Amino acid sequence: MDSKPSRRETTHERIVEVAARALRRNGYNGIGVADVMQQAGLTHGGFYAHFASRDALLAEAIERAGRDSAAEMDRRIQASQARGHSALRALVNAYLSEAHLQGVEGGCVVAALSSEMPRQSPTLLAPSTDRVRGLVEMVQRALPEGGTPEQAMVIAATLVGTLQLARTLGTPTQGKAMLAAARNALLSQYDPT
Amino acid sequence: MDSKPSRRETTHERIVEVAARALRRNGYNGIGVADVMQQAGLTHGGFYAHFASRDALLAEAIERAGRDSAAEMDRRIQASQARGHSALRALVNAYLSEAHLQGVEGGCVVAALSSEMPRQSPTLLAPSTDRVRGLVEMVQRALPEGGTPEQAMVIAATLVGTLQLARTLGTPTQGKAMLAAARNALLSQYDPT
DNA sequence: TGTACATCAGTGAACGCGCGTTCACTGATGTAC
DNA sequence: TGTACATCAGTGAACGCGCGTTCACTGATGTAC
Repeated sequence: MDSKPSRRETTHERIVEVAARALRRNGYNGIGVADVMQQAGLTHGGFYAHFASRDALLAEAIERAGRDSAAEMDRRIQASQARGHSALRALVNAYLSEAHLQGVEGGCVVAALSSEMPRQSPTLLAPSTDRVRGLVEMVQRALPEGGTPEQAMVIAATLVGTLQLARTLGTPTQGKAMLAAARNALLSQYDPT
Repeated sequence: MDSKPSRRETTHERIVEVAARALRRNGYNGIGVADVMQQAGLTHGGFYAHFASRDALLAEAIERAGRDSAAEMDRRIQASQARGHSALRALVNAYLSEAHLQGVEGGCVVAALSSEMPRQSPTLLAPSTDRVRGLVEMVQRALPEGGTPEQAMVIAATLVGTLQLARTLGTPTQGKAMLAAARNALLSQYDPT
């Protein structure tokens, strides 16, 4: 389909990818132009040949993070379904896994950022709300026949809230207990096998 | 009990109170020494007579925000219980109210900050995790006889996640729909009247 | 295929602003007698 | 009760650092012939 990307395009994508990870690791405010460029193997001066501003990079990074983690989640869901689980069970187990608890920078961008989202300028709020909607839709698709949008919203909120609180409590035992509690609650209610 | 507070103590409390609101409105990074002092009716130079550092203020502000919003929540819960609701129903309705959706700066500090919490330095992480535990305990107290800590954790996570996503989607209709969906889900499951 | 030149991605120094922190000073509060 | 002095809360100017942004320049890529 696409012909081979130009050098410029390759570099651009590399910067965005680095930023998408830094964004989830450090938040909207914890991501600096010079840092990102350095991690992409460049000097900061070249930044404005690729992006109009720091915010423009952030907007792209939000979308990129959403696409990447959605793809990763789909992969895990399909692997889990291949082992005989329902789509919902697969999603819940993947989202509330220990790997996701620890892998913030490659994980769900909504879980990484949602308490900061309402505070962002329109430029960053728009792609952020898109990611929230994307998450709800992903849950909706995983629901069995007859699942309502309301159920999808509540499940999405529970997934996000659980991961955040578990991350805050820290990995050792308490965090894991929180994940397990939510897996049990969600699955026994929405997927009683 | 306490004798009347000194001028110094009064001022100190005023600064912390302003900071507790700014913290929830703007996040850990959105709160500046000069801003807070100005809102407290002072100049920024006097700050270090009250606090060893910006972080020291933030630590106090986190605790203060937790105490204040817990007190406010208790007030609403008792009012709701007086109208015949169970403790849990009262809590869920108060937490997932439109007033709380819009009143970030006077609301739950966990909902305002939780995605940023895991990133904080130990100085700020400690009081933050305390607030998470406090929220879970508040839910636990509202649960009917036989309610488990696991249930309290999941409900707390759902409350926090719902409020955040609803705030991100914005007040008009979508946010409210999200609140309503979560109220229904939680109450029909944990308080079927 | 090879050479000359134009285009363009990336470099690195510099600017300007915001912000946390410091400090010498002032004006008010309060205590000693 | 009144005066003299010490203590202390708050002021405002200044410092230094980090960081987003700009810009003149360099070295590499690629095109014309």
